[in-house]
Amino acid sequence: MLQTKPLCVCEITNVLRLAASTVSQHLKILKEAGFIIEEKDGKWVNYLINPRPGDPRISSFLTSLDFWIAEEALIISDKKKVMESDRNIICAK
Amino acid sequence: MLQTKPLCVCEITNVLRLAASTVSQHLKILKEAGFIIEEKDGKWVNYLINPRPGDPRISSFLTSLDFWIAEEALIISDKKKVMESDRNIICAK
DNA sequence: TCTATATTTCGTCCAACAACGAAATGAATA
DNA sequence: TATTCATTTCGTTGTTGGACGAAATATAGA
Repeated sequence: MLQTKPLCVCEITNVLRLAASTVSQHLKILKEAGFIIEEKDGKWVNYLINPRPGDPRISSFLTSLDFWIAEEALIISDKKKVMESDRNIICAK
Repeated sequence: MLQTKPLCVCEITNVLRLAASTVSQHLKILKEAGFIIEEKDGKWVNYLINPRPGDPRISSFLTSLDFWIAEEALIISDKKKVMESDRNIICAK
């Protein structure tokens, strides 16, 4: 999903239908592993693919990952939801 | 380990120190997923990397896997054990 | 300051998985 | 044929991990 565009926690919960606490946990793990980084944006925290991973294996993994799952129906569906999602409609009320 | 050379169940148990039933289970899963194949050899069953995977993602994965873990101390150690292991000494008594 | 919204932290619960031993199966050989 | 060794199957157990809700924290704006 983050390969489509940077996302905040609430946008991800909206696509995956998981609790915010669950999504936050997963993002924390991905961040500590070096796959993603976060950027504070006021009330929100944007998460995005780490543009400059310290470990070249991370870049390699992300490229391969895309190749492995890009054709999965569920992945296509989730990516589509990401592209259509608008934080201002989904998150704030 | 199978990227080093084909192995039978008892050689793998000897390196990993796991029960034969455990190793057999794992190999079954890898076989059903298309990563490895088996070749009967009398009393033994040799397992080896699938030389002609139906799904190109499998070849891709195996190549990447090697890149990701080749430098891990545990992997190096296990590969060394594999290279030194001799079925006739380890398995039969 | 008070409120609303986003996020994180924490503790708990449940499901999935890894590993095991015992018993069954298969194959070579005494 | 009986025995031995390799392997597989099956049922059980303990551990890990995922998901959750509640409570705490952070930020923007009324």
